[in-house]
Amino acid sequence: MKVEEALQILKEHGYKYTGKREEMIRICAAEKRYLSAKDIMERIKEQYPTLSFDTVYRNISTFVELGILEETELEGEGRFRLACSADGHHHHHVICTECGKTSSLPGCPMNVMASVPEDFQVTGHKFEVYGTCKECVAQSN
Amino acid sequence: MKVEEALQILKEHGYKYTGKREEMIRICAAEKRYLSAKDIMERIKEQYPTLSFDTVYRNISTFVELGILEETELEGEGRFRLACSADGHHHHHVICTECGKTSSLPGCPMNVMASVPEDFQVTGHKFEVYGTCKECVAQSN
DNA sequence: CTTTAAATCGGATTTGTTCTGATTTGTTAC
DNA sequence: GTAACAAATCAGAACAAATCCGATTTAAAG
Repeated sequence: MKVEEALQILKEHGYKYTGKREEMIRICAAEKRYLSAKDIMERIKEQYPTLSFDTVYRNISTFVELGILEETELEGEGRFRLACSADGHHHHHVICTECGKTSSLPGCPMNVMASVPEDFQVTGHKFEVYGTCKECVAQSN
Repeated sequence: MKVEEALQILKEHGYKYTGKREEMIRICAAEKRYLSAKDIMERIKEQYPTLSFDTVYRNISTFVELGILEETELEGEGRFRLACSADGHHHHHVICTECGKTSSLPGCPMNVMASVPEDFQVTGHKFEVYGTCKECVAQSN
């Protein structure tokens, strides 16, 4: 997803434009990486030093609801990245547990592995591979 | 896994036997379901009304380390169930997001979907299907 | 420009979890 | 069985992530 697309989605849903929202989206767009709310706060402080964490959290959940951000959870805290499944076709990620960097995996296990018991009404699924990326492996030596 | 097995594992690793530990394991063994720390506390209070949450949390993490419990995360809190992948062969679960009930899925996407980029040093993976079980669907009507 | 609802602020609050220091309990050696 | 020691537990303080709240500011529509 591109920054402009994300802003368009906000507009379409009747949300107001604010520089803070745009900047948050820009920050997420700048890295193929899951960021924590704290990471985003840190980066946005350069431009908006007084931004409150309430604003960051509230906007993040708006973005997640609208499908602008994708969410996961690492070490007990929420992590976010600009949605990319929406772009082409649905896929999953390899995630570096050190730095949050991601790499796409082709395909989805739901297509390959049938046989979900029929008495479950399926609402979603998660497939994530965890590991350490090249850079983080190097750094830990 | 059976309660006796779990106690055996504790013993082998030099952990002491306590009634509280056994009861915690029994509680988890009694249900094919992910329980929160709070769920476990609630159930154990019948027998050990003064048990502190510190003890519950500490024992849970010991159990997870030893592979007695499996861990996941639902709605921002840790959930636990008696390990069953260890029993037969490795597999994954469909999980009811209402009540934590689980159902096994045969196989593992890691076997089916090769192609993890080689510059990632893989340490783990998660495949979970979420939904609402028959009972919880019925209840919400 | 005025109006109004949405967004933001700043700080208090809540929730899940971990830490700390004092006390109790299982286990081992006698 | 008893003594001694390390591990386990207790109670509550502390912590971190996330949410809530009332007051203020701001984007956008008329």
